[in-house]
Amino acid sequence: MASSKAVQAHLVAAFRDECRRRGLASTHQREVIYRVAASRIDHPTPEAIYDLVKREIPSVSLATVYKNLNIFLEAGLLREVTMHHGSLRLDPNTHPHHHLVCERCKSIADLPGEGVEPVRIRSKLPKGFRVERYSVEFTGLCPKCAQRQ
Amino acid sequence: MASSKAVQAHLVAAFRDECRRRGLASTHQREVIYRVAASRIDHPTPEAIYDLVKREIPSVSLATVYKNLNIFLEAGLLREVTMHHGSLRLDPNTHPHHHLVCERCKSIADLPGEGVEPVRIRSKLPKGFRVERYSVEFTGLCPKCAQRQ
DNA sequence: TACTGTTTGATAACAATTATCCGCCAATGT
DNA sequence: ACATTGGCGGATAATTGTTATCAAACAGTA
Ligand SMILES: [Mn+2]
Ligand SMILES: [Mn+2]
Ligand SMILES: [Zn+2]
Ligand SMILES: [Zn+2]
Repeated sequence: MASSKAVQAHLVAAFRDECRRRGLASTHQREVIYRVAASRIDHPTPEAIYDLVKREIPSVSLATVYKNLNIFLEAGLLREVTMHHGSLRLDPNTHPHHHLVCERCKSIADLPGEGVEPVRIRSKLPKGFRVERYSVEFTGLCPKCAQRQ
Repeated sequence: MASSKAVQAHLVAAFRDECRRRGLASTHQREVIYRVAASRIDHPTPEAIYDLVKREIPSVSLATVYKNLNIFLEAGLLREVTMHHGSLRLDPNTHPHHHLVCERCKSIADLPGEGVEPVRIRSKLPKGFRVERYSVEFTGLCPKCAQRQ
């Protein structure tokens, strides 16, 4: 099995290539920010990444972390867990149901709970996680955005 | 079929009962904020609700809207579309996969895409919506939080 | 009507994120 | 190796979304 360091070395090499391909300078800060973010499976916040990067580069600026994370998001090297993190979105539908989310205009439409066959889990869940409910988020283009595109 | 006004009258009546049950004063502001939020199927932001309420109560304060929306959320009269709207959460896993979200500590764990049988849609989608991908969000308690109950 | 705890509106404070600006450095060409 | 230059990093101001504070007004109760 590959060691963590070997995996990270591979990731960093791929990262360097990606930088050249996109005309991005490969700076020390950029590399550390990427390595830290890519090594985490816990879906950290920018602040959490900032704290980790500071251990290696105490002088790093929070703005630099944000700027690079956004670059990585645009490049597709990282993803955001959900598209709705900007502002609270309220839902008067208190029954279990699902959502259709437009990635262009961020509109959200309901799909009733019965609109989807019960979701079946194949693999084992992380030991001890107690599921209380679930919902499916379908991402794509809403009618309006699909039309004018 | 019930008219929109009849539906709203029913909602407002239920709302008044709910207020009495919970020892909440039923003020004009509170009633309008609830009626506006409950009548929307488009998952509006607090700002959007504020703009709509202002049409009926031009002097209403944004803080009042926020305070009441939070009261409605606690009461279970409204829900938030997602738990992750506070801050950006980054994900280095760029493959399709699902998430286990702890409603207590907000931790997020991955479930690989193959860990769930393909989701099947029963009902018709809103006409013209083009689905590009989907992911399932399982909500509950993570091992740590489930343990300390 | 008088009493009392709640609610409202105005605004300050706070948190998360982005914009601005300038000195510096990585990439490129010589 | 050196000079040039456009991008980059750090500091910090500005913006956005949300919550806290507080005095005046109000709803519930008797
Ligand atoms: Mn909904
Ligand atoms: Mn993930
Ligand atoms: Zn759209
Ligand atoms: Zn937890």
